[in-house]
Amino acid sequence: MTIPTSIASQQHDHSHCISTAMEQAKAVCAQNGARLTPLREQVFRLVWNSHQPLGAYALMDMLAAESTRRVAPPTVYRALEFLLEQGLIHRINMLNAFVGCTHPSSEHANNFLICEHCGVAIEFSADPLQTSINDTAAEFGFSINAQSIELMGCCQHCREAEL
Amino acid sequence: MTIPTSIASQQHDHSHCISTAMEQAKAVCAQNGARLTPLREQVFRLVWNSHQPLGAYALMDMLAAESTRRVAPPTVYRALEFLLEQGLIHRINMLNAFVGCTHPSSEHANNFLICEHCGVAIEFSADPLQTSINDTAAEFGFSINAQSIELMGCCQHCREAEL
DNA sequence: CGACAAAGTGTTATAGAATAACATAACTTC
DNA sequence: GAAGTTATGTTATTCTATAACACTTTGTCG
Repeated sequence: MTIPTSIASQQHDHSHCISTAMEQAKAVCAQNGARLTPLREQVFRLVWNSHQPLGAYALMDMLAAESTRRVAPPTVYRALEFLLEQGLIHRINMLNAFVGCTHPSSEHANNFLICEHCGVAIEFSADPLQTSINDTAAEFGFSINAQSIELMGCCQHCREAEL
Repeated sequence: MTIPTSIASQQHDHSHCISTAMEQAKAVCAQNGARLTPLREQVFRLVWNSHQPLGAYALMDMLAAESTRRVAPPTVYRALEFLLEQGLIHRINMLNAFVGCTHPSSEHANNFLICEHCGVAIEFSADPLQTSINDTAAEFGFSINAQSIELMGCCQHCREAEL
């Protein structure tokens, strides 16, 4: 049911990603008693249009292109805020951009590999990594509320393509 | 010679932090053949005024307050860019803010504990953590160019103060 | 049903963060 | 000291994000 993140940078049937994400989103909202309104669903679809994080203003333009009415920043930011709260999307701090969450139902840390060439953000989770994080925090007597791990570099796909 | 990061959130002789950081900065620049001009030194001092990350515009206001002439954004951004290049400061992506690096001479990853209450950013490094990061990247065939680990939460000092 | 509250969206304006482009000054290096 | 490089000043603009208020839709409860 969860979307395998490792395929993000490879050729794949992305429409399948979208439909799976959509299903999951509806399930999550139903469970949380949250309303996935048409506008929110539209923003969610746009975010999921690719595995490349999208800026709020890019999303705004896409929204404006789809509907005839003009769209102001708060419209998209409120939708994004809702989706973030529901854990349906993530914010990439290094890019000021947003990307769909590939496993919204499970507990998830905010861990990303971001390719500088193709722009794809690959979400990952790794138990030993999380253990190290928790150990380090404990060492400092620090309690974690939010965590952001972002690794910028070059994905396998792009490196092989450049040979 | 290196400033112990764990004390950042505690009472300490901060003037000592500043003078140590200043020494290190001069050494690093000398070694790199980079010019730590008066402006850059001034910005460096301001960043080091505390262990709380500072936004570029806050720094700009502080610069303006110190000198009579008005200061425009590029002035501070260029100084910050230089200091980042020399590895003398770090950028906290979650906050759009900058903080002094506590061990500029050694190889350093961009790892921070950030207290939401007192605003202090504690830089840390941990071998097992870095190993996990590298292992994970290797698993995905991903080569890392830049890394950002930011943990938001509550530091020991603040938690104890709230009891 | 109808009134009320709550949640969502529209709209305007503004704040905050960062950079582009060009001009001027200062510092090398020969 | 003339030429080239590096640093800074200056103006304008772009990109990112939120505040404040109006209006509409949805949900609830008597």
